[in-house]
Amino acid sequence: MSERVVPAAARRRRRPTKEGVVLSEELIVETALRLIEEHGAEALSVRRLGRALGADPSSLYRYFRHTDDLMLAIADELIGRTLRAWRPTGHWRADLRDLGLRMHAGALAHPRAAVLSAHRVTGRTYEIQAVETILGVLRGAGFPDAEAVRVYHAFVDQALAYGALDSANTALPRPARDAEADVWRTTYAGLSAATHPHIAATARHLVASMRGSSYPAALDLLLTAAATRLAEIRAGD
Amino acid sequence: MSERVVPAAARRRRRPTKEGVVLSEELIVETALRLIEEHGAEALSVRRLGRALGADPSSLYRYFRHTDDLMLAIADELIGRTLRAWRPTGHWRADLRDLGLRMHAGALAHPRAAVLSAHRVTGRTYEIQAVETILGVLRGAGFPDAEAVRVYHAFVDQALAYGALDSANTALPRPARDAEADVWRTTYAGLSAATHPHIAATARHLVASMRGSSYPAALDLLLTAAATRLAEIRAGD
DNA sequence: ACCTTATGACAACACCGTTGACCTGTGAAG
DNA sequence: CTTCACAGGTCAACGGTGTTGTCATAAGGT
Repeated sequence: MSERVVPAAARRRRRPTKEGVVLSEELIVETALRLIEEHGAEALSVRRLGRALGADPSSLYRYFRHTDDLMLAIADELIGRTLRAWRPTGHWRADLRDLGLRMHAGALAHPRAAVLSAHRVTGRTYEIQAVETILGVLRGAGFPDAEAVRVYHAFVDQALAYGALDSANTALPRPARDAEADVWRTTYAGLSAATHPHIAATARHLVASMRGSSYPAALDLLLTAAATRLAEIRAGD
Repeated sequence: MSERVVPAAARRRRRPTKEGVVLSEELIVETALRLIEEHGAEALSVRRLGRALGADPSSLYRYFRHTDDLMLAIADELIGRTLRAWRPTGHWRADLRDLGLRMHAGALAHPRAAVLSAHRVTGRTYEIQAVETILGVLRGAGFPDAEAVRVYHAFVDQALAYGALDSANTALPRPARDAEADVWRTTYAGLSAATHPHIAATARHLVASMRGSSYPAALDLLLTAAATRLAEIRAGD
């Protein structure tokens, strides 16, 4: 049973399922994404996906060796969508800023999928394309190889990490999300100055600040540091 | 069955299990942490935990309403441990750097707990204590309230985001983790210069860099930016 | 038109979290 | 010292999960 999966390119026989659906890698990934968005991350299971597709669950194992493979395919599709929407201008800093914000926005647009896939290295088409593109932007700007890789690594990790963190809140069930928002307004804002002087003194700022994402600030920080480094390099450091 | 859980303080009757173990909230949390450490993240299940404790799995529901409650208790314990192990010296930058690295390391040591709890605001004892402490460090250093909160937000989000991201890999089942490690060495390092010139040119650096975490670098970036801002403020900005 | 075989279906396995019902020893009250 | 309510343990079951070995059949190259 170990080698049941046939690569997409080699597939020929398009045999419909009992319910008349013709399966394909793309259809499965699309359906999985829809399932996650509509019914939550926990709604994604082989059996449910099979039901949603109109196919026996075990049929999916003809396309993906195990659930993890499917997750990677989903992650890659998300990367691809982000990349296709991005329009580089040739100005490395503006382009990377735009891409970072798009990655973050993309994660927020598919919070449940983002949470599940942000930390995976897919090694698939779109991911490879993204790596190649970003490295190209950096090397084109004049970063030496080692430096380009360092910036790339920081940039990508940052976008993924914040994307997942901020998505996670969005992905919480409504009541839990509201409850969390209240914690700052009630629990923290209600602490006594006698026992918690620093929280009490800054409560107003805390409530306001913790509502938003700190990603844009962190991204600009990273890009500024990279720009500074690039200037040093150009000056012949 | 809805209100089976008796608060720890109100517990009186210490009836041993069939195997002679006397259960308690602390013992359960400790055993869960040990289980994660010794047998990997996937080893934590109610049934396995019950077996490890020498108790029926359903007994645990006398102490925690569901698995998520248990996870939060574990997370709280982790925050407590990190905070207790931290020895502030009075130098804000060194202290925050040390704390950030400890938070990150704590997450990596207990990946599953970190992944599940990074995006939750618990409002529990240790979390409040952590907020108060960090704000104290920043205000003590001379950051005005609004600025202190901004730095606090960035600092905490960053530690949590990277902690979760880096943990997530550790939390993967063994085979998936090994597979990911290989992707950089095989898939990426094997790409042709003709089709992927930038990856091919930097493959050596990529393999080396992507192995480690970019958190320490990001942390230093954040602290440097904060120090710069503080200098401006002190200069009477 | 045949034959191979890709691909779908089925049934089964071992695990999971959770719950309702039951049983028993603890520890406080009289 | 005995009594007895009930906290806290156990048991069995439910419906879910991923995964696989086996079988059936229709697609498509010859």
